[in-house]
Amino acid sequence: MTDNKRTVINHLLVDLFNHILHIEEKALKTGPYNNLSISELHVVEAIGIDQMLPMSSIAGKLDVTVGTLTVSMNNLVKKGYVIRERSEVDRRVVLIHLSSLGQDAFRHHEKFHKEMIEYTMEVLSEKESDVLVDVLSKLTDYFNKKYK
Amino acid sequence: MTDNKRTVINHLLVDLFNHILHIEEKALKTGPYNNLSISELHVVEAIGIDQMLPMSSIAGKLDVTVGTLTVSMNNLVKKGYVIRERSEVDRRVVLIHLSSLGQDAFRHHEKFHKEMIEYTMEVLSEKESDVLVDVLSKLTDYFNKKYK
DNA sequence: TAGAATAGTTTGAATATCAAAGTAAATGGA
DNA sequence: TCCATTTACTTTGATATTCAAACTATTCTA
Repeated sequence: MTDNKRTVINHLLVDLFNHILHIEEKALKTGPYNNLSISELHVVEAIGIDQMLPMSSIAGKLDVTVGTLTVSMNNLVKKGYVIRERSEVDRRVVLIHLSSLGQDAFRHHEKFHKEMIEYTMEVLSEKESDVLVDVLSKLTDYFNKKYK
Repeated sequence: MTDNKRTVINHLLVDLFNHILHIEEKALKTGPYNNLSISELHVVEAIGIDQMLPMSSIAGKLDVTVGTLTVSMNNLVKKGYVIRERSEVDRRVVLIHLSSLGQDAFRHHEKFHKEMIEYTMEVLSEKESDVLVDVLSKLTDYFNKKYK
């Protein structure tokens, strides 16, 4: 592999991702639902529409401790994005789902993602975007296997 | 564009990047220089080898306020990674460069990046990695223009 | 040369995070 | 059956990161 290849790919890891994070953060702060922090938004994303998930499963997805998630969830409940109820089957378990406000926020952010992808695809040919999809699928598989 | 394409590319934005961040964090915690936090490491990366940079320029690269950087820099100086000196030309300016320990940490992390790229390339054919480089170059350009 | 602009630092507040201790419920072996 | 252990979650205390605003020191400019 040439040095130039390495350099460009390194840019993916550092530059490109910083950009995307930055854009996401700005979009969040200026949009509606701007009383959500980035990490709270990630919690909303992890819960998803039409799901009833226990705390531990959400914490697993996000790679944070359940304690951390509890703190965040306290705020999300307070802000009205999330509904917390105890499972009737196993009373230790707390089941989480999005309120309708939470679902609105979820969809709004999903739309932002889609639009960013749309913009991104504009600079690529059909063929290039095909290859990109292929490459990303492989990489995702690879990382899933390697670090899970 | 098909829905599948969107879905996969969305994975780049969420899954893949989380993986990479996670791996980077683990590598940092288990390696030498493990008294550096992730954000301190980013500061070290932004300073680079063989550079004398003013605070404001580093803060610009990292997209944080100069105040934030000052706090972080206080710790980096305390830990011996960074040398801080006032410019003789303009006494308001503080010039930052890496100590030899800081340069060691920089090179160590650079090596980690290279290795991860190497591993990543293993799952791609020569042709695919060519296209990937091409695509990423375009995307980086695009974001640089769009959000700077 | 006085007032404005620039470069950094300090401080106070908000958020995110973890580890450890605590609570409540379920489970499993004697 | 019952108590010791495990499981699921919450609370608490400590540390990190970050920003905005107030502050200091220096340079520029009208």
